[in-house]
Amino acid sequence: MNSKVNPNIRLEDLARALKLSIATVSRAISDSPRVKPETKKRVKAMAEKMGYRPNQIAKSLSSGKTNVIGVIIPRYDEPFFIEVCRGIDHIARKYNYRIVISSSRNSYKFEKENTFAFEKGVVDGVIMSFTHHTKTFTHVDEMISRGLPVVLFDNVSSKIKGAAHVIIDDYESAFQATDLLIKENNKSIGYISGTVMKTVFNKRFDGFKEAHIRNNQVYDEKHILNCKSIHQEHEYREVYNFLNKLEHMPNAFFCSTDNYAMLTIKALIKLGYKVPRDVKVMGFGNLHYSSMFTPELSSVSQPSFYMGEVSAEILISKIEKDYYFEDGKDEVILPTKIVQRETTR
Amino acid sequence: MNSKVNPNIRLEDLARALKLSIATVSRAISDSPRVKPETKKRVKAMAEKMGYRPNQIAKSLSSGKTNVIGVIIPRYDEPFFIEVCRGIDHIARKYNYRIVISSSRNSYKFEKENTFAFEKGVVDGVIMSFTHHTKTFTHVDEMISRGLPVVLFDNVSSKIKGAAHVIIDDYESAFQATDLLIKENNKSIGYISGTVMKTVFNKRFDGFKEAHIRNNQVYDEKHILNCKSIHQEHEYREVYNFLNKLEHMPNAFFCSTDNYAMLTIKALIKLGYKVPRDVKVMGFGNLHYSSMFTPELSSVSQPSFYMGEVSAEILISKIEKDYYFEDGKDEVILPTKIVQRETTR
DNA sequence: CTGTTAGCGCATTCAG
DNA sequence: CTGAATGCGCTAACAG
Repeated sequence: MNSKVNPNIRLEDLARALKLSIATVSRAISDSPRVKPETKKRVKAMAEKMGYRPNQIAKSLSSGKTNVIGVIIPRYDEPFFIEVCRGIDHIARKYNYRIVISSSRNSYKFEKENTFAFEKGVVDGVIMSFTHHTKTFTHVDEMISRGLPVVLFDNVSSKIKGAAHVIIDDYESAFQATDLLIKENNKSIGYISGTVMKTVFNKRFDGFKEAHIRNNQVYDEKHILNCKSIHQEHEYREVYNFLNKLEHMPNAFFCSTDNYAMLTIKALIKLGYKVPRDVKVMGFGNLHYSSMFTPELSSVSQPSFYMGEVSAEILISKIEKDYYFEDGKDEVILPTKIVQRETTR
Repeated sequence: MNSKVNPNIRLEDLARALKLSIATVSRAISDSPRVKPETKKRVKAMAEKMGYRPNQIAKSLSSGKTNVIGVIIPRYDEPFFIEVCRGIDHIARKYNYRIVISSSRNSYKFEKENTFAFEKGVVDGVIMSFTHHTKTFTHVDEMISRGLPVVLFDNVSSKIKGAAHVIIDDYESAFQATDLLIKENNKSIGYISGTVMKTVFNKRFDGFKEAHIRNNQVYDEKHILNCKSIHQEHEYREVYNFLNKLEHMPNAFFCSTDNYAMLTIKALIKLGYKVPRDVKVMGFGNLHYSSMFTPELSSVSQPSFYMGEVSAEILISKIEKDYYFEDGKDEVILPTKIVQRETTR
């Protein structure tokens, strides 16, 4: 039963106060052309006066539209995702949508739960990024088969039919970054990465290799580290130990994330090296605190905010016009940019 | 008009397939004791088989309960708030609630909009933190008067009747931090802060002063800076210029946020000082990247995650049991902790 | 233990 | 231009 909830004004209350029917009031509120301007004015004035606020739930149930976009991200505590959410939010507001953010807390199980929660006319569409553990996609297929528009961003390993994809070119970006390091006369370059975001990391590593090939430079397998740890502190130990055991320290490191870059720099400093004087470091991601780091971090800049904006635009297009892209494509690749700060100077 | 939306199974479909009434099916699904175990089994099996998923919207409209908690934060891109959200989410899930996060993008106008959006039986309760511009609280009063439970956390300048408050003791925390700096033999201590979060900053400054008084130490007005700028880079310039013009550099700085601490350190380094060798720095907030900073930042640790957890517990208590605290209080003060890392060693 | 009935608040036919 | 009637899918009295 509706026990305590709304001591709220409903259309019916307005209707009674105005001696009009509910239907007319409803139409007046939603600015239907089928109602006399004067009546509209009266209704709106009264609505204002009585403090009427439409009940979104009832509205949704009746119209089948919620004006809510569901967002599923692997985790809250990664600035990249937050930036994307901000971008989504920005566009969503423009089109009068609200967003609901759910974290899968880096677990496939929760990710699935989240998609289930979104399946129901609770949202008009979903924007999501997979956890690193997500290998099967039936949960996404199910949303799509129920007619929910779905936009996938970042970390999209394989395409999913019926969804749109917003990504960056990891391979190309890593290539550019490495190429730049080589062109700036770094004769030996190491690579520090991890094992978690496998698909993405592989592409970045491929770009790293390709840049060496095209420049006729070789890299030393001993200068490659793929951290197995997960937690910040363990990762740090691993990086530290790796660097500590190196016979020859390379001139530069390309790191597959800004996080690894910071860990690397921290370890290098601990080991008595100066960055960038002795060793240069390039990160990937350009997190918002990269520039607050000392020394300021050079990094491949992913357009995170923009990525959110684009994702939202595409999703809303699908919701309202039934297509993701005018030209029928199902993917957009966003450009990256290398931001050179202190660590590669 | 319910145009395309759900090609979905409803209770009615199950009822027909099972030759039962809708009511019984509904009860079976929600595990009511008033239905034969065997029937329950049949219903659940069929529900599973047909892929039934309850329509949350309809459920909410009918029951007046949404199991959604609305969260309003000033901004997404501040790790502190994200941590709080994670804490909220953690507890919310435990009690089978979902959370909806809205950012007021640091604007009072948007904050108000957000509270309006939440007013409607769209959420069962609201957890929020004010922007720095929020001086009037009618929007909150309105939510409360409509019967919405409200929990306010952080940055709570004055108490609001009918809401619960989850805060830290800014005064005491700043006192402790300064006291520690004094006890560790820093003969002159500067204070770097801003003007935006006035109420909070004032309390922290009061703590700073009190520690001096109690230790019979004086501070130099010339060593106090309250940044007027807002944007990161302008703030940095302001800090830099301030430090640059100082005749005597203090032994240590207490900064009212980690952000100011990092800016301060960055500027100090630029000016040729070593941290902590020449100057020590203490921050406030203990953001998650404080430990990744080089040198690692000492800071007053706000229990952000825990603050979220506590807020959620209190809110859900109010929602389900109609009281925030068993003892009728309306406020809880969470303890802080000074985390000493490299910058004060 | 199960079925019948009546809303939740709104949008939207269909009649005037 | 306005009103009366119907239903979105579900829950919860009220009856049996």
